[in-house]
Amino acid sequence: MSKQLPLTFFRRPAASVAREMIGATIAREDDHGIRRFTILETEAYEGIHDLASHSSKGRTARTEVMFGPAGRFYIYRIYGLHWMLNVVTGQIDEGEAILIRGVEGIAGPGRVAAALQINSEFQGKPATRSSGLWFESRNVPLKIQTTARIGVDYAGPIWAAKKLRFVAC
DNA sequence: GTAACGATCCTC
DNA sequence: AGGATCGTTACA
Repeated sequence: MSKQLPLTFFRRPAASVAREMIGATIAREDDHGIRRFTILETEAYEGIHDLASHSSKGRTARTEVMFGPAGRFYIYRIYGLHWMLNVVTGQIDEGEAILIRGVEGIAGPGRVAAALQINSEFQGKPATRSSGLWFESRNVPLKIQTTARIGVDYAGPIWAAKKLRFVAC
């Protein structure tokens, strides 16, 4: 039986959290009830020094939540079409987060947010059951492959090449 | 104001 | 290979 992950779970380096989230459960409760999915793909964004991280551009209205407490959602729209679901990690002011890129049966961050009916209303909310979106501990350890992150070539060769994408295999 | 650009996805 | 589509950002 899996157990809800406390907000303190996220108060650690993004790469550690992203890795340990593989095989964990994301749970969504709405009017239709609770749905649970096993997380299969994540990416870590390591804060203000990580040129692929939105927080590296400094604090803005959009990214402010990234500099706040761990365990809150950072939501943003990309290409005018898709919502991206992230969770803030690390310490206050570090600007770290992880991106949920894929879950069981749903490959791709835009599809994940669409399937879970995530939008900007979740911006800044904590990953607790009362928010309707939370995480539960991993019950089955999975083999994990580590690769470069997707779509971050703009970050330059050093940061684009870092193996901060975690995929179950 | 105006312009440029995505941590993507779908269709051709 | 290219289009969709708009919030965010920077700059004038």
